Amino acid sequence: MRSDLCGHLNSDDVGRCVTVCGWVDRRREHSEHLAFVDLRDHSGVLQCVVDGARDLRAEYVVAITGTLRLRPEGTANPALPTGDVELQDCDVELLSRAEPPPFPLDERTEVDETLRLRHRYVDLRKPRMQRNLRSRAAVNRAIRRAMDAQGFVEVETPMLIASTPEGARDFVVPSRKEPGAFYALPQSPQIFKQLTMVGGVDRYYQIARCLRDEDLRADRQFEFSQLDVEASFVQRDDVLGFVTTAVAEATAEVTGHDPETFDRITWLDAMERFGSDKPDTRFGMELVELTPIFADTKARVFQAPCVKGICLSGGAESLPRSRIDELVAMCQRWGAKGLAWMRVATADPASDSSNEDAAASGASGLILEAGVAKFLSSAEAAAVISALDAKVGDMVFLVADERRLVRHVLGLLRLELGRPPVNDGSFNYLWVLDFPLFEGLNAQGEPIPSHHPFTMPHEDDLPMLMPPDGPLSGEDLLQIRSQAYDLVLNGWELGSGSVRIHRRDVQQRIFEVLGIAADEAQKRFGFLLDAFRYGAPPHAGFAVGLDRLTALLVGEENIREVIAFPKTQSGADPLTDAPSPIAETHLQELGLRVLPPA
RNA sequence: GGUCCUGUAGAUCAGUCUGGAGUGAUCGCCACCCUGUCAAGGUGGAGGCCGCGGGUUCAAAUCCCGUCAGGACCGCCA
Repeated sequence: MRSDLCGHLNSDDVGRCVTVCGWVDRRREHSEHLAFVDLRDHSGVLQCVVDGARDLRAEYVVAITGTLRLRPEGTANPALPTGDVELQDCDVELLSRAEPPPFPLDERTEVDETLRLRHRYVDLRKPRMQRNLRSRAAVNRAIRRAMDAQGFVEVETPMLIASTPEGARDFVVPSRKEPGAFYALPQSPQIFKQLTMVGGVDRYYQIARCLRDEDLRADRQFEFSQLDVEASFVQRDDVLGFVTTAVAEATAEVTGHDPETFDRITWLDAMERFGSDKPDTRFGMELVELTPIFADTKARVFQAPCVKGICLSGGAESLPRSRIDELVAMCQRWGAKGLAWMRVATADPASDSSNEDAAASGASGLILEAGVAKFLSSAEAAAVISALDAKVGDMVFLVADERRLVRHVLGLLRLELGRPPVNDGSFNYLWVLDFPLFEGLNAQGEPIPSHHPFTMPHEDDLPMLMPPDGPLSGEDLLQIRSQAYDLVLNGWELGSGSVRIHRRDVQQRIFEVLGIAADEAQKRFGFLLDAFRYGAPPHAGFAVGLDRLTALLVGEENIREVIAFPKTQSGADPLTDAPSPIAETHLQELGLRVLPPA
């Protein structure tokens, strides 16, 4: 039907007779003798010179045949990629009329998202969405290529599976043939991919759809896609290598260049320096340990198990008092008792040191003033300035409390004060290693697994888990590291994985520690444990969230922008009106009865 | 389950704090004019349950209560 795409034509094509198809982007009518029609397809826009008498309106679908020529002297449009050329002597075939679109398709207007989703078929025509969908396809293409090249086999796992009580809520599907029984939709192919390892697939991957019935967010949808990977006879660093290769290729495919960094950090380091297990390392402002400085302090606010601080460069001038009050309130909402702040200034010998704002001074010639400065001794002030490497005009923020809380609050404050916009162009990939095996204790004093119960403990910590002499205390258990790891990009968790347990004694010990009895373990994970009895290779794996990866690569702060037909925050689809009731006969067939709303 | 923000013309928004006639703006739409525009230009026109329901008031887009929808976040997401 067509000979060329609009956006691909240029001065090399001058003189050719071409046919282009697409939507009328804009029409500039000068009289019945002359009109300009910008024709749009997914590749771009081409100006066509047509007879002004033709009734061509926005979003009409047409095929235009004409001769490509250079635009007359002085009429080229440098803002348009095809701005040097235009189509003349046009023969226009009208393929479809169109009502005026429900919202403007230009890139300047930020249209209400519900309206966009209700008419997604129109919204997808916009260059932004065309770019995003094509970038997503590029990510998938590069990943398949990279995994294939590394000897991985793409295996499809079932969508209708047995419900296994895992972390997230399952979506369930009623069984027609067995009324009262239900399938679950997979939260991930976790168990099946481990079964492929027992099955000798050796290296498995899949671009898998996963479903979790948990509340939606900017970076979470009910349905999402992940690169799911598992390999046998490998160790942790092999897996990191496989995934790094795939993600680097995807990055290069979308952005045109390889990512610069794939740094590594331990979980403990990440928590201590950034207050988060998914640090955004595009900027500094690291958390600095100040606990020893206040070991014997007389200042009651700093008499706490842990004191940490961050320094905002230039903050003394840039933060008005109202903003500081706002920050203090934020920290309190996040759980801190308060937020200590002080300005860094030059010691002025002429100033009256009996001033009530009395500055605590240090040998550096710098002092801390305002806020809680008057409670600090000059030695403490000097040590704080030195530890934070603070300069004149900086603002320092300190939080004193339990260690976990200090990290959490200062980590969030750091993001609030310094985080660059999502599309600043840098891609700081970061492997976070050595997650703790357990993230805490529940009310019964039993440990809560950080990952899933098949995660292999760190080799060095195995003796701690399985001591020959008696049981461990809860606190000791929390010290045990696991061979679980996350991939983080610019502060977003892209994915996680682990080396799996293939040793029966270790697995039994984990269930024991978690308080899962043998019969319960058999009920919940029986088919996996059974499979392991028949020869389980050592194996390890990973999963990368592709919606998040794509969003970051194209600079979107919301994964809905890289999903063709996403749901709203309440889980509805404004286009199809899902979820919706089903017919009574359908319910009967499934043996279901719907209760009236409470 | 919770906190916060938003809802006014087809679209994007003023107006709401401090109540006084749907007072509007820009874009789009419709008609006409216009032979080099490109966010074309000109003249004229149509278009409104101010999300919905209730309350206060002489009077409500505006204040109060409820509710629905959307968004950000907390909980949750092994």
